[in-house]
Amino acid sequence: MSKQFYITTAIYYVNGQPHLGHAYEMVLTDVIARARRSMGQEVFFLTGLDEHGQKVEQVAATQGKKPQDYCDEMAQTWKSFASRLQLKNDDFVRTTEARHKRVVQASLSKVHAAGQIYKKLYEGFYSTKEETFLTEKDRKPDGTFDPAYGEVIKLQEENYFFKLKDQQTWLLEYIEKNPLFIRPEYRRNEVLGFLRNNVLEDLCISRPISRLSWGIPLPFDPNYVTYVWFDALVNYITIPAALGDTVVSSALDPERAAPPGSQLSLWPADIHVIGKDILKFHAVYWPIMLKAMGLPLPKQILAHGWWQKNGERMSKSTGNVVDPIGVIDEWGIDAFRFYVLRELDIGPDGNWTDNGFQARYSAELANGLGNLVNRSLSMLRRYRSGRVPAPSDELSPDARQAVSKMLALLEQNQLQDALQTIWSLVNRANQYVDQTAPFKIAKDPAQARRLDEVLYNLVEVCRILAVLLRPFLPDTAARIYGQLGLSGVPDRFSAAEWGGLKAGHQIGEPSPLFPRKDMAGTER
RNA sequence: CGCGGGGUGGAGCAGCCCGGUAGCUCGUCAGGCUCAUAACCUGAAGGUCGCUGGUUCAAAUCCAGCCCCCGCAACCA
Repeated sequence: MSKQFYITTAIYYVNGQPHLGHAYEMVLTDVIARARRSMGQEVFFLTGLDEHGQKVEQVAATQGKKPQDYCDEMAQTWKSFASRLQLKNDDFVRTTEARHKRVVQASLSKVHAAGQIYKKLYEGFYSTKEETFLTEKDRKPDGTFDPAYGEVIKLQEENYFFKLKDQQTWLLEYIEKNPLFIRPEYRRNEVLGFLRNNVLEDLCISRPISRLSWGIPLPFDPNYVTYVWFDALVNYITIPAALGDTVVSSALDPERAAPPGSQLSLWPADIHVIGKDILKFHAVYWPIMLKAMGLPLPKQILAHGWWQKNGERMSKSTGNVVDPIGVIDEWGIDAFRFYVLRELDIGPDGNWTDNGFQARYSAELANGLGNLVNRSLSMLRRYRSGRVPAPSDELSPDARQAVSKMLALLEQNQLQDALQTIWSLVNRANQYVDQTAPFKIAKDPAQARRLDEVLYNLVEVCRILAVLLRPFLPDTAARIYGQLGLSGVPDRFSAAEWGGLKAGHQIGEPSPLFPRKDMAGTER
């Protein structure tokens, strides 16, 4: 089997509820994955959860639950969240699963055997109340610590460290030579600047079991659990390893034969989609870890921005939040997907406004796309009883141009521009209605042939739009296909070829794709 | 000198890397149309592209300095 297009989201920490940021990242990744499928590629899309650590342990305790029970409940919440977003992920990884623990321990063993992990005594200020070490930054100017930390003592603790020193040079060179490794460009520059101006400190990767028990034991010292790095990041190779990916399996488990019959080829990942906040971990630590494991690096780290609400940071304490599920309940999943993709390009921070959401819904979805499909199908029904006339190719050049431009943009994950390109075809078709005025021609029997041509062009554009929209708005694409009386779903871009509708084909019943909402009284 | 992002017609954004008619959505105004979800189409008004200086035949776009917002600063997408 040839290498699949392997794309991941970050894994989400289960100590809280999913919110807009998670939804955004999941949708982005889903669209890229679906787009690749539409291009005909084999795709593997992974998302999942990060379930270990002190915070999870604490939250579970405050709810009087065992950590695993708490995680199991949260996993249900997150999985149903993903399905509300219409994610078409191929697996869902959880760091408390046996398959993950096995890979984490195999990774640690391999790196340890390679001499990249050592034990060191660490001394620092420790908050007994928060059960965490404090740094100089937590110190107030007068040298004391905030009372919130409770009693602060000097504590010595032995821990395991992963060597980062001496790894800087090759990584810097690698990033310089591979401009697509970190995207967008300014994020790449940020990492380059960081690597040039700082000396990497070795990474503490363990916690004594006495202080943190909710974690994966180090394979070479049962008194410790691994801490964050070798737990969370490793998820990206867990699933390949578990499913028998040959690259990962042979690096971590040379003596274990690949599962019989499995020829799975996922690693290296094609894209890790992440938020800008965890760029350093993915662009610096993860590559160094992979190299130590003897694995190739992912092809691309794609970092997106954050959402604000009405120009301000979202925060639970001020109530300044967007509840994705609430929006989906009210407006539908495709409206939600459309807004976040259309409003914000991958990279910069965005600003969610309810007004903006409603404006895009009514202008672009209802009045633009929805109305075009509705008027086109209505006219075909009214004037030709819903029978597709003989093919005509007046709009074929416009369609072809939009398709090729969109494909080129999708190759570069330019989702926002791709949507704009699709809408240029929507606008062109609406203009075409005005220019050709089929509703006038229809009154003149002598122009029957001309009417046939116009109607064909319109419904065929609708069909092509469904094909193009499928990765972005899966439901809408399917509904357009349904209204056109076509079976199946338009999940291959090859179907965007002009002339798919055949003469004599009977279309279905048109109905508004995006019903207009009464804007009055919708202050939210 | 901690790091990064931004300051473009009334609002929100694109363009800046690879200098050369300032583009898009919404809003406003004026026309057109009536197939359609009172939707659609056309046109117009409206901009010292944060400030100052420099490079250039030419700068929103390159360079220098300054002002103002906003994030991040070891694990929050």
